[in-house]
Amino acid sequence: MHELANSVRRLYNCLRHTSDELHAESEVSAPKRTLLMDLQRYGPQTVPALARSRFISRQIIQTQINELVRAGFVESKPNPEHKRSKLIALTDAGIDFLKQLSSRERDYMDSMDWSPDSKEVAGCIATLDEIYEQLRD
Amino acid sequence: MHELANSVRRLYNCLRHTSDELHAESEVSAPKRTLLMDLQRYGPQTVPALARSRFISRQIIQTQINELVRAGFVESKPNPEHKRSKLIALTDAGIDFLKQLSSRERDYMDSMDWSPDSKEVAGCIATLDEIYEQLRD
DNA sequence: TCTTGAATGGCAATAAAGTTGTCAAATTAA
DNA sequence: TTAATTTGACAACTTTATTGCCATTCAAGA
Repeated sequence: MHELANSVRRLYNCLRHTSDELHAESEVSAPKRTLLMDLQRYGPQTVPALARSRFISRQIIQTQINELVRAGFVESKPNPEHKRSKLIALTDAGIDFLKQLSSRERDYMDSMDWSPDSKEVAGCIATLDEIYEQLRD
Repeated sequence: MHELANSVRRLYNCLRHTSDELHAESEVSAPKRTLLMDLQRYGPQTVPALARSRFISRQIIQTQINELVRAGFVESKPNPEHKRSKLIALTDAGIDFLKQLSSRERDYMDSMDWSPDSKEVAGCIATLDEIYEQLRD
């Protein structure tokens, strides 16, 4: 289990570095990119929900979302479940931006003459997610 | 591949949070704990080597190591390969500290009535490490 | 229904992590 | 030998993140 934590941390650092290099010109930091990606993957959410999923304080997420709003990548939408706590959603500019990220990453993967075994990766994801579910509480 | 990066990041955040909770009283931050763990796992290293393995600047690692030296957990040792760049090594106090961390983590895992399938975990580690090796360059 | 407790956005102060730049000494490579 | 790189030390700066506070909104129980 220590071994796994070590490998996860090491790969996490490497992935962050690789994507920072790849998207250096984009002017959007890694934490903000992950916010945009989560909004794409999981749909509109409130700021506190985004913070809870990262196990960090809602205040810093609020700051980052405010900056993404100013940049035009996300916007507040009325939340039927809560009067004050708005849903944060991607704008068209945000969706376009994410397409650029994906495109750059696809090109990079293509440029490496290496493609991971998809069954192996799928199994790995399943294991990581299982451990995540167990640890979450 | 995006899926895997997402799962890695999510589990990484969760692991950091869990270990922060578990070692809250220890007064040693997560990045510094990882430095101590790497010194245990991979042996004495120079500051720039530790920085390179994290893909971050050597200056912040120097700061963190200096603080760990002041705390008595690591010390500089002569480096036969380099006159200025000393090897950083764990002290006895550092080794003891790591034993406390391990003990706490073992207790925590035991307290959860769940143990991951060791073959599954081993396969997962192999996949993560393989991807790391590919991405490193 | 009323009241209490929790969740939320906004603001501020603070700390930690991390980057960038500079300089002199040490090392490596040409 | 010379030129380029690496390293430690120091400084200024930015970003990430925490904590505390307040007023408002929401949820749950008496």
